[in-house]
Amino acid sequence: MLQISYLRDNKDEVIRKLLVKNFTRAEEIISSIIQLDAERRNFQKETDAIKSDANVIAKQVGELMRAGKKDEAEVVKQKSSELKQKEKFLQDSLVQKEEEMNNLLVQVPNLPHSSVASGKTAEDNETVFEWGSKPLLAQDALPHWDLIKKYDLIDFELGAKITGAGFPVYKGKGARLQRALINFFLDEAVKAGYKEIMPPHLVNADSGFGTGQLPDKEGQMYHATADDLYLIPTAEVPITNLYRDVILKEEELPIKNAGYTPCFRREAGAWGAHVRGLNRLHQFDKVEIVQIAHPENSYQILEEMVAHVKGLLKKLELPFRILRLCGGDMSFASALTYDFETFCAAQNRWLEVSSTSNFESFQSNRMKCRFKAKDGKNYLVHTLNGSAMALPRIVATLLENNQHPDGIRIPAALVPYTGFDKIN
RNA sequence: GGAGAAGUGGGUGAGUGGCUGAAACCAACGGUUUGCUAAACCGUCAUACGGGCUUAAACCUGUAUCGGGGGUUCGAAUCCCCCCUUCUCCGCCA
Repeated sequence: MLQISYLRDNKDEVIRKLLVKNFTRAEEIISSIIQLDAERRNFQKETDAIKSDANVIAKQVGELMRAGKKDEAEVVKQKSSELKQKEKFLQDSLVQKEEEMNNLLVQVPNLPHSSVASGKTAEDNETVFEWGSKPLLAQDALPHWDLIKKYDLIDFELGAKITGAGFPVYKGKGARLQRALINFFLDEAVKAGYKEIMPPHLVNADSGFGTGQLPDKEGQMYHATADDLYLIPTAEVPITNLYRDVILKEEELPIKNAGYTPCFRREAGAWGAHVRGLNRLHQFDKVEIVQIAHPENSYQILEEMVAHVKGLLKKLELPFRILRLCGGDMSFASALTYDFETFCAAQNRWLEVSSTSNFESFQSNRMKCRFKAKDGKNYLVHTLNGSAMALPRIVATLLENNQHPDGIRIPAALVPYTGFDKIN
């Protein structure tokens, strides 16, 4: 959520930047917000004045009662009753304006960083880095969904039976590979200075709001309605919300946390031609890195996080590229996002395996996470996160790219974790 | 799930209708003192949203907030109702 004070003072700039993000209603919605804000402040001014009068009267009554002047007190009480009517009307109006304003404000996406290009779709994303070479596979090379069957690693039909489509059952070396990747990613994160966190997998609505999933993406989350809890779509939600309603000390920054969780996504309406096998799931595993940063160096930290993810892919020996997302392809809450895509050789396509973003103060303003600076004032922190990494497409790439007549080769960095160097 | 107790500022903790946005102590910060450290002493020390003044800051000022929400009252941390959380005991249980 953008800060109303900033929006008030920088209307034109805000609208211009929102258009970079393809937010076409910018002009209209920002004008409405500013209008409502002015009305709201007016109501507050009047409400505060009335309340102030009422407080003075209440004090007078107290003094008169103590002095034993009951009759005089009664007279003053009358005056107070009159004020009450007005106060109620003004207070209600104030609350109403606030609600109207906030309802609009939460619909406004974050402003893009100055380096973000305008653009509408994934076509307009800019490749900023590429590493590794695409493997040359044999003519009869198989896509991962066939390899999975061939080596009995993952069973989609079984998952569909016990739960539904998009909930795979991992078996044998397939299951072991999952556990190996999770441990590998967590160990690498800890080596890079992140603290390991194991959060709950369900969160309340306040948390969903804090990181921006609610109300914007309500339909994308599984909702346990009996208890009004949401299954997390990413560990970002619980791990970032650890710092909701917190005022940190400046010297505590940056805070580096990492955690593994399963991720649950309804993916309503997202199913299409390209979503076979592991390409898109309702439940998948992911290790997420999260940082709470000082606004002054959050972009430096974003680079550090990008470097971390790069390192992981190199150790896994997977060819990849990094995209800087254009305005139209960026998420609601992000100011700058780098997507990582591995080249999945048998499918002959790039698959997104990580998304690493700086949210600046968009989430922290929703969450009320600030730090106390040396000047004694509180400022909003910047929040960042990145997948490091999402497992299914890593597995897909690994299986497809490393297939040989005698089996699938496991990258050396992973062998200590799997306990085997080949799937056959 | 049942019964009981409790939730106050960074921490401990006082406060059962007005003089309490909140005592006291501790921590923290600034200062005095000091060869250094320690101690002592003085001061500062919640958050949000407004208003005034201002280029801005400083400063002055209003309102709200004592787990959350609602109510009673001229006036609520204090009384009433609902909810949440924690602790203890019982039940159940991986």
